Amino acid sequence: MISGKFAISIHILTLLAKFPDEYLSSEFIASSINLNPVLVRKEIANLKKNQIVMSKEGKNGGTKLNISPSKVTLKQIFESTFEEISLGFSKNEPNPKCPVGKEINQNLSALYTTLNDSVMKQLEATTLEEFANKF
Amino acid sequence: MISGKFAISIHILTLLAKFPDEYLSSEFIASSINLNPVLVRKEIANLKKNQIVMSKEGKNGGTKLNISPSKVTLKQIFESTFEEISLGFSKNEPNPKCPVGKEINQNLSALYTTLNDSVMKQLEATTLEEFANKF
DNA sequence: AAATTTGTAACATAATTTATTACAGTATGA
DNA sequence: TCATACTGTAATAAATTATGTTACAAATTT
Repeated sequence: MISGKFAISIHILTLLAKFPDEYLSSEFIASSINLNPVLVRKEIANLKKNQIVMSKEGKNGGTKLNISPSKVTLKQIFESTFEEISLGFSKNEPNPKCPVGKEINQNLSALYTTLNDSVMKQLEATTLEEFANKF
Repeated sequence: MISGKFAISIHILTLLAKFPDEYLSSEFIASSINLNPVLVRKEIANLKKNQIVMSKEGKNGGTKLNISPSKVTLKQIFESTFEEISLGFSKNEPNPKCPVGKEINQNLSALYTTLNDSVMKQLEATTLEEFANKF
């Protein structure tokens, strides 16, 4: 199972890119995603940490982009979710007395780093603007 | 969260590659992974569907490789787990009345297919033999 | 001052992953 | 042939993670 955080974040940002000069409320966004507004606000909190969006509290408040959609890459969006490309690890500590168990996680990590790097390169090659233009 | 199936499968296969001519029991394998033997047998069942391993029931039974480690790629191993590279989707159906909601999943799928292809190419470039030689 | 919105915590529910138990079936070999 | 030691698989339980809900303080607008 993989969480929907990236999908949610990119959905939010696509909406913001489509309404560049408006503060969109978490409720409006939530109704497009079909998601609880609190979860929208939580993802927005992550995007704010990366200065991708800004929000305004109070009446008529909401969220808007803090940077041009042509300057945000999918990589930055992915990174804001704190997720990682990985094919997973076994849950328990493998047996350190076994030559394979002892090193399996380290060898898997090395592999995953390679995969991650290449996926990040691809995500970096697409901007939010380009993504939003598909709609 | 991503399941540990790939990690488990590759751990199993690395052990089998290290003991090329022996039938290893699920209990022996499980003690290296630190995992319940039933789960090991379940993953082995998947590997068998892809003819990567074979097993023998009964006393002194167990599992061994059914193909040279130089002929198995990490891609085949990954595929045996029925998992997929994806950055996820939001759980609920997005709003079909919203221009963004209507197409988001289709646009995400297209992106994920691209990523998947490139990851698969990388996994295809490494054999089990090469992976096992790191230990 | 009333209304509306964000921010966040605390808690509840749902879904998925991992673990356990149980046991029938199969092969080995003493 | 019979005890032993495996696999295969189903059924169920426990643990973990993801998603959803409620509640409310704080901020801002009108």
